[in-house]
Amino acid sequence: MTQPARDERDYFERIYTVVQAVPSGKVATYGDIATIVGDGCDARVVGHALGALGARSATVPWQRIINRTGGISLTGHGQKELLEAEGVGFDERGQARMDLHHWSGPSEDWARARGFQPLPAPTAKPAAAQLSLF
DNA sequence: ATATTGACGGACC
DNA sequence: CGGTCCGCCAATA
Repeated sequence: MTQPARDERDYFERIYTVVQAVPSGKVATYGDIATIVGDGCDARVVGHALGALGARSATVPWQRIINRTGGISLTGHGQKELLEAEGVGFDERGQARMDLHHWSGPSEDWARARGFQPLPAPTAKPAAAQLSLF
C-alpha cells in the first residue's frame, strides 16, 4: 500500500524527476529515461513530457536528454551549446560522445526509493573488442 | 471515442 | 555506415 498509485500515471512529473537526476556533464537518451520511469513509458512519452515543460524548462535539465544516436533532436534552442558548456564533447557529426558522457542511470537506492528502476545494461560490450580498435 | 501527431527506437535494406 | 520504414505509447484535436 506504500506503493505509489499507478492509476494517475503522472508520466510528466515522473519524467521530470528522472531528468533532474541526470548530473551535469552527463547525457541520457529518451529511451533510458523511459526505461527508468518504467510502467509502459516510452521514449515518445518522454519527448512529449519535455515538450510540455513550458515554464518548468528552467527547473528541468531537458538539455541533457538527447536521442539514441547521440544527436540533438531539437534545434534552435541552443541545446548543443548548453551541453558543451557543461563539458559534453561532440564529434564532427554533431553528435555527443555517448561513450564518454552517457549517464549510467540513477543508483538502485535512489530509484527504488522513488519507485523507479535502474538501467538493466547501459552498453554491454566485450572488452576484447576494445583491443582491436586499430 | 477515433484519428493524427510527436524533442524516439530499433530493424531493415 | 547511412537512409528508410515500421512500431510503441500517450497527449491532443
